Amino acid sequence: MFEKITDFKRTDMCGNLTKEDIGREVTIMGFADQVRDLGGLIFINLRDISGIIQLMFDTDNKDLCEKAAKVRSEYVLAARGVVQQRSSVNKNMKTGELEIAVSELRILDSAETPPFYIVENSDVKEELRLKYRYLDLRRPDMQRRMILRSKIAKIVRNFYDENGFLEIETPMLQKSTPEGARDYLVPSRVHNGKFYALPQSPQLYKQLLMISGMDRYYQIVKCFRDEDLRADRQPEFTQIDIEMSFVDMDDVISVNEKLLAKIFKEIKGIDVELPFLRMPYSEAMDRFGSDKPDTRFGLELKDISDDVKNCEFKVFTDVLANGGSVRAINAENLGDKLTRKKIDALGEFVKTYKAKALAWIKVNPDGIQSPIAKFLSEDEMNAILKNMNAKENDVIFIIADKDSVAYASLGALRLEIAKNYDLIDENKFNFLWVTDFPLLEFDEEENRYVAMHHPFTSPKDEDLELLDTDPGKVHAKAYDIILNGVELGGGSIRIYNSELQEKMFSVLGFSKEDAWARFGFLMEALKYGTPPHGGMAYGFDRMVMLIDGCESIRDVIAFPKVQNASELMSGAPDVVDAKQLGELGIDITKSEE
RNA sequence: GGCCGAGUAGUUCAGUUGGUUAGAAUGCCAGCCUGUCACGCUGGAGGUCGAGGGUUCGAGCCCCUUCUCGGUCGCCA
Repeated sequence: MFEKITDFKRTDMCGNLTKEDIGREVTIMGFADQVRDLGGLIFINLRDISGIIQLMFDTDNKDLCEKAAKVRSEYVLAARGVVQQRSSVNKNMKTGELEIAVSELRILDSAETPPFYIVENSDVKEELRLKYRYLDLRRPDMQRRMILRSKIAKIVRNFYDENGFLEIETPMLQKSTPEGARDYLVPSRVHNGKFYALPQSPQLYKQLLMISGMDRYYQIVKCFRDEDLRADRQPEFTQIDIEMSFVDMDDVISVNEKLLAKIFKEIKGIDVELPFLRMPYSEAMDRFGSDKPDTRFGLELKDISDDVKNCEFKVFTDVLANGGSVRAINAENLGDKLTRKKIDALGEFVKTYKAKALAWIKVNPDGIQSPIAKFLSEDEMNAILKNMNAKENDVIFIIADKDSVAYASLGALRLEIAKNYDLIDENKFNFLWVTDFPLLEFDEEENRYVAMHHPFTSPKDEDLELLDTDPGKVHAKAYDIILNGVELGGGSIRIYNSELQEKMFSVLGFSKEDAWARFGFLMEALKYGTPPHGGMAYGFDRMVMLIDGCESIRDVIAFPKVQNASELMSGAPDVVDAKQLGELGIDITKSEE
């Protein structure tokens, strides 16, 4: 059943009609949201992206009424009629005082009964929502998120445009760069056996654009990383990517915090305080056990190694002898809630992060309770309590391990406790720049240094000499912007000298030949006059997710992928026929062995 | 690749110690109904209990295998 739209022109959107329109003849189109047939008198709620308006059909016109009675949920309708005041008002609806007395109805298309209700805040399994994503996107909350996403993108474009940035597109088919995440590869038909890679980021192209003298660049751009998914990670995601010439770190930071302030003002009406706080990486790790600390609550880490260095607990002293540390957090005033069972559960929790065990000290009204008390002298116990500022009803959690494990497990533990005991003020938006990252970290598996950010990040000027003597101690001109414990984006000042770039590759263990084979085009370009430059990239999906307050990045992406990187609606990825593979020089019989 | 959680009408869920024909709400279909708006009333249809195997006189429930989805560790320059 479908009728033509011919000679019907939409005059208004459903949700935009107001009392001013009373008496006007309008033509509106949309989906049947709800049909209420009272026998003779029929009401249909018509929904489009702007909202809902009630259609009213009177018995006076029998043919019209019969037609309206056939309408079912999600039928696509066009209706013409006069806007009128309702005789009974629905206060819960934006257009609750209005209705359209329909004089002509067209059923543009009928519809099968949808597999789930098209309503706000659906509690339907995500699996089903994703299979029928086009129906899921009909739901008002999903439409609102898509509108929000579009609005933020528009603010971003306007902002960078007003600040002298050019929007320039960079290639989707590019050379694979082995450092970093796994690439999505695209086989070349013309060059059998060779591959393009989809961009993990437009990093090198935007640097080359600075060498080109484009001065300032931005792009809202799809990027691809073939790594496992998370609630906030998709293999295909969107970055706001920028780069600026003739700048140092403060210039990049200052432009970008203005952008964030503008977004929060225009979207949420919130005045965020500028400049944002800054914190060196080492402080973030020491206090929060994370390079993306959520600063909305306390539970900060403290190093208690000194308090226990001479104690009789071999676990502690062995860890210290091996260069590790003993660190702790104080779950203040949670002693009554943290039962033995709950504490044991937290002990299991930290094992996820490789911690071997979780020690604890509970300050009960009748004294100290702790499985490690017997190994500690009274002085040592008092030192810990004093260091942790412990009061009655506090629980101290202690982890002794190498630093990386102590940080990771206590950092995760403080988040877990905060979440479980409602310590987080959801109305807060805490922006934080984390700076002074190490340039390199040592990769045990590869037995070499790898770039913490990427190999094009500039060392700090004062650390340049350490590059030869003690590379692990070099700090980078890198910065991450953190919002409520989520990495919203990050960037760096880049190396703009070809010799330094070459040296960087050699520190990373590349031979000169290797470095030139892989990144020769960059080092060559650096020789032709390169402005000092730097920039950053935001995870756009995460940004929208945080602003909307939803839990998963999938909720702000129209057609997201699921945990195993497939798309439930279309069924991608899928096999392709032998002819396609043949053209690419790929023999399918081999891969089936 | 590891660990944890979930899977029962179209949908959201309940289902006791393993025991008759697996229930509720909602949706759907039909009839009635002129001011509803979560319309109402009456009736009806609707189930491979994710799949396969096992234990048992008997399995939605116990065991094994497997699939799917979610969370997470590893991974994510």
